[in-house]
Amino acid sequence: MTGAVRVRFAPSPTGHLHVGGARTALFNWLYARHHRGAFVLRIEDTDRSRSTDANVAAILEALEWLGLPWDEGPPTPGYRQSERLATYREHAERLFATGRAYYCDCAPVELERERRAAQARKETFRYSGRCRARGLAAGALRLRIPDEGATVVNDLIHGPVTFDHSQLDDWILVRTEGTPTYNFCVVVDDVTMRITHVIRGNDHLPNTPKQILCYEALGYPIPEMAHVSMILGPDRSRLSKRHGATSVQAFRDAGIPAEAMVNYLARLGWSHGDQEIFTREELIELFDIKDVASSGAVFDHAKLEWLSHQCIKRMDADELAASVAPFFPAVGLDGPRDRAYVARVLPTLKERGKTFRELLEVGRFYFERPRDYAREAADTYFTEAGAGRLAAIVARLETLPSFTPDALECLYRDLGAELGLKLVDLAQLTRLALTGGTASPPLFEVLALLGREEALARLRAAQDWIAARRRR
RNA sequence: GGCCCCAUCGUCUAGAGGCCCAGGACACGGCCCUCUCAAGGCUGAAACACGGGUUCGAAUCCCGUUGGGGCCA
Repeated sequence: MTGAVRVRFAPSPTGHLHVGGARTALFNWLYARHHRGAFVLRIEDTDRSRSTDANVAAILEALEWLGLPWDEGPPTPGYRQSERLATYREHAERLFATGRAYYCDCAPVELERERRAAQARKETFRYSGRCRARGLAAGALRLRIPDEGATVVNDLIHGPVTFDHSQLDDWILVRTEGTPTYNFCVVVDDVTMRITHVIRGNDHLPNTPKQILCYEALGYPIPEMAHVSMILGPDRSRLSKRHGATSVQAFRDAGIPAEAMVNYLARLGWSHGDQEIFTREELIELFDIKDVASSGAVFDHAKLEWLSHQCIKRMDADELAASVAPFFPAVGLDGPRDRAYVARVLPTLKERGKTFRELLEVGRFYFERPRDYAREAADTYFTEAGAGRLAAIVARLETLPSFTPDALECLYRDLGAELGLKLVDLAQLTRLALTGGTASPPLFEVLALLGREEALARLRAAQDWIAARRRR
């Protein structure tokens, strides 16, 4: 076995990178890394009307975010189809010169009529081959394919798939107005870029026999083929925008770590025994096309979030602080904050937020005073009795020698015993005053993190609130 | 409509003829832990689409049916 592995990811810049494309890119990248081969990025912008530079930029950005660097591709010139027209023309001329392709001037309306007739007879429409022997020098260029026999695609995931030639026709390589067709571009690109393994979506499988016939006509070896199943929505149809957010950017903006996204995508259709969590190194080491499933897979947000959470729980405080920084504006907080404070606070939040964004939502009280108190909880705790208890708490807190979680816990337990109250009553009362709600990280850690001054300020604010309500 | 692909718990999957009256994970229920919420531990419910073969024996192989998806317009 000589010749290094060369794979490619060839997105069409007609939109953002969506999760299906991202998974295809990932599988290609993993395969290349595993075999120490090359990962080529090619932009299929043949459809000029729908392709934009903004989309190209977004796709590159998404791949960078996922951590899937390409060994060849933009911004180096020559990796966009729009720059390769001369190459397509050259190959088209060669096919014509060797007699493997011929020109056809059949009128589209006539072809359309035949197509309808075939459909009415419940048959596959197949171009009649009327122009095969007419020796035309202009028109649409068609590939001459054998009438008899069959072409088999030896797919690495599906095994041999046979397509009878009676179902295929002399397809168009170059349109009358001179533009090459998608299938033709793909073949020429893969050939000239010396791609050894084509790993792409299942939706391309029906195109593959046509492409194989084109490779043969050109006299080139056929690369290995692997058609990955589709990613599905909850209704089991191909995942699309109507199923909700599907662009990779949307997940980044929702605060999903790139590592979680990669891990999730890898496990969607690929598996390694019972293992669920993989480091990137493990993925490279263990990934193999033969372990890729052949059936479609439903995209499950809940599991992605679980992985995101697992990922976050494994990160250390400094890493987390850096990751979370961009999300302050998204949750309506001023930022960025004092990095050291953020890092101190995050370990108490990790267990409670599944995404970077949730971390801040759950811990926003660390960064701003409560704007309001949870209605029902206020009715229960911010009573006359509660006001008295707050006063007692404030008095003790003012003089506590060391403001640490342990010391605070002792203080609360002692006070509770003295007042004949359960710890939970004092704790919830305090929690409401500090955070505005009834759920938070362990109270004594919150108190210590907030610091004596800030804690007292919030407790006094709660006292004022109760007093104000009393007057109403 | 033609062609192609696919078919194990709700979801992702393990399973490459006996180890499987089917294992793991997410989600869901219960219990424990507990200052709240989480996290964690234990635990419960939950699947081989159907019908024929082949075989001593099939989730695993073959055929068909049904269902879903894709490609071509």
